[in-house]
Amino acid sequence: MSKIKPGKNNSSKEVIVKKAAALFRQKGYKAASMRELAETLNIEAPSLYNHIGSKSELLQDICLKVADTFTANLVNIEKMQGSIIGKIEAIIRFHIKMMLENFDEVFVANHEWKHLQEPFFTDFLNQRRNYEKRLMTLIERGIQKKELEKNNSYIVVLTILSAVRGLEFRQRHKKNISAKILEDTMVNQLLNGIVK
Amino acid sequence: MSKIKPGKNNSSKEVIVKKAAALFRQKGYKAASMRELAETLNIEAPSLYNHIGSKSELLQDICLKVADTFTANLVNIEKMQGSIIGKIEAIIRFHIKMMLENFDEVFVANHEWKHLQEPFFTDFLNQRRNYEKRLMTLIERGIQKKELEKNNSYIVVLTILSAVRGLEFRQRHKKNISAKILEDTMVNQLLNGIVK
DNA sequence: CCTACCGATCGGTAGG
DNA sequence: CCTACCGATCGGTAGG
Repeated sequence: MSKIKPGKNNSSKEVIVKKAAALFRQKGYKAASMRELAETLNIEAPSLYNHIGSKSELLQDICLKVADTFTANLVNIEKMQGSIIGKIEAIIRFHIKMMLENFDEVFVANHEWKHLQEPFFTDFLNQRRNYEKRLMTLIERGIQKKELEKNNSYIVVLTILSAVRGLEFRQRHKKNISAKILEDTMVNQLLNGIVK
Repeated sequence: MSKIKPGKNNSSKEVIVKKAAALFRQKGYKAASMRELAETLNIEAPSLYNHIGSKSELLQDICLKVADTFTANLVNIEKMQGSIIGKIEAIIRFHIKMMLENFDEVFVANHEWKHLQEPFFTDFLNQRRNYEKRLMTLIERGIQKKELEKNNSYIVVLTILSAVRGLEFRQRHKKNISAKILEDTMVNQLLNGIVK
């Protein structure tokens, strides 16, 4: 009898990965136990292994899927027509949207990837470096085209990514802040600053 | 025979805390073992307990000291004369300096504080919320005084803190980026943006 | 500061 | 999907 209910668009494993993302985000990968994960699914821990290979496989699934999503988005944006500023804006907006809509997964990919085992650790790190390098190239082209002020592109990318990756929204709903306002304000600050 | 060498300005415990910060940053609090920590000090694990009370006490020392340092700086800046913009700039610069000069401790305080035990967990969280609230007040005063554009102060604070707290400098030395350039560029982006 | 050791918990397997 | 269980590792103590 299947207690984990796969739907039409998700397998049993996907149900487990989703719960794992939530648990890993709350407790951290190392502090989250497979017994706890099983409990959220109302099964015993050993039953998990009928659907998955190992704990670290769950982390791999989460991190690699997030990384691929961001990379795929970047590829699309690079192909787009339009100004460099428009592209950078689109990238920042995508990061914020992902954070809002897939918080557990993105948070885990951002904060727990150091627990990946090889070769996934190296793959993930390389993909991340490649992503940052391509953002730097975009910034540099914006400077050449006089759309952007002349700044060290590495630091500009560092600042943008640091800001969007570290996002947490503890108080967002209490403060009644819509996704649109959050996006608009952050994009505007990172592109145009806050000084009058 | 004391194998942990306390100096004039640091006790045995402070030597251990320093090594613990480095280890917790690299592996994460939960994944770092007391046996590993002992190894970095060339002693056996049980010997640690002649100098410290517990593993979680090490995390407390690190997190509370960092939090107090930031709070003390904020108190000083609030007392300062000068524009709101000047104060916000000083706060951002302090964050970056702390990240550069005390990377292990600040990183651990930013990323591992969820593993604090009560009542330290709640104390830390409250101190953090208080810090954010006071930054918001500063932003709001800047808007009133027409120094800053009208923006949601919560989001502005979120963006600034997210950017400075998430900083990592993996490639900084390879890219020959001085602390001054890093500080100046980040402050400038967060205050004035990057668009020409 | 060390040796010897403990109870708890972990990820995971065997077998049904 | 479960019960029963294993070896490894953990934080920490006793006693010297």
